[in-house]
Amino acid sequence: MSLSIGQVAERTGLSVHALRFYEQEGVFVDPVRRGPGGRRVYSQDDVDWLTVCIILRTSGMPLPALRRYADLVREGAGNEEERLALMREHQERVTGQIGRLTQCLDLIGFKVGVYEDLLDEARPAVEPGRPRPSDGGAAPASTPGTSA
Amino acid sequence: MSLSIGQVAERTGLSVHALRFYEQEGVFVDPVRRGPGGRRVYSQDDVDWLTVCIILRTSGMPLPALRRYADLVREGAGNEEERLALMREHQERVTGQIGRLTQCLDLIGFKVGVYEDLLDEARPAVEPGRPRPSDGGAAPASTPGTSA
DNA sequence: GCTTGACCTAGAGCCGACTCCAGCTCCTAG
DNA sequence: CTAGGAGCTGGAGTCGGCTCTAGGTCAAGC
Repeated sequence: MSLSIGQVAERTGLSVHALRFYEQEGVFVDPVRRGPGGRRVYSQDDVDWLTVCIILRTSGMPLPALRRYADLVREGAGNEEERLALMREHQERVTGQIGRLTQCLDLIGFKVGVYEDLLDEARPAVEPGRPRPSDGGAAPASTPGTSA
Repeated sequence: MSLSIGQVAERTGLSVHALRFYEQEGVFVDPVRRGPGGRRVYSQDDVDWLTVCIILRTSGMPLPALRRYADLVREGAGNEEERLALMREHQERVTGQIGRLTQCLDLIGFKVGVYEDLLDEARPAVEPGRPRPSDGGAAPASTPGTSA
């Protein structure tokens, strides 16, 4: 089954520009075939490969690394150690990134909490018996920058 | 306590360039004070604020949003809803991002697994009685792009 | 008095990853 | 036969977020 660049763009979500750009950057494992009039013809394999590429890109793999990976695959069997190394390296970067984001999420959640408390403390007339959210939540010493 | 730009750079990890750039971009809540000779003088509050900024930036908040947030804080009390909205929006972006990365990590982990299997299947001389890791692991129909 | 080093400003440059443009070729339908 | 649409190429432009340069001020130390 073969697809035009437009069709591939449609089903991968990449733009036709990006597809040509990727090709030029050596991201494809085998050269994209050409049909009559020099038009690009993509196979299902190409699309599958692109799917992988998209996932790697989405997770922050830079284009040069993607190209490197494509190079290795193009070379064929025998370089699996290097492919593995590349993947592992990326894996670590991604887990690291997730870790970092999760930490950030802590502060963000804290801030959200502070503003929520602030707002539903200010709005409903305070019921006398109801235990107020314990004070100091806005700026505990351990949490920086809570003054805002 | 007051710090020079160099000292702030040192303890935040930002470059002096970045600090001046952030200032120019309106990221600071109050204008950075100036000492003799027009030199910037930072307070602990400035550093605390920067710490928050760094966390927000690290988690992918774009500078314009950061500036917006600073604007709100500068305005003072009364716009907490908007601050909350801003934070919540960011919170969602970050959780979304974590989700996406975690998904990607699936494929990456899968790939790593494939290469590991491939390698320790090829290297140690196969012991006759040992059950080989069941075949087909390299390209199950459900997992795209496993041909590489 | 000269160098060194930290700082200042305004503005240019860079990097990654596209995105868009000009000017062309085809093919198909009206 | 001509207008539209999809595709082609090479190269320029964009955007975000810094990073660096040039040219200058100032204070301290030799």
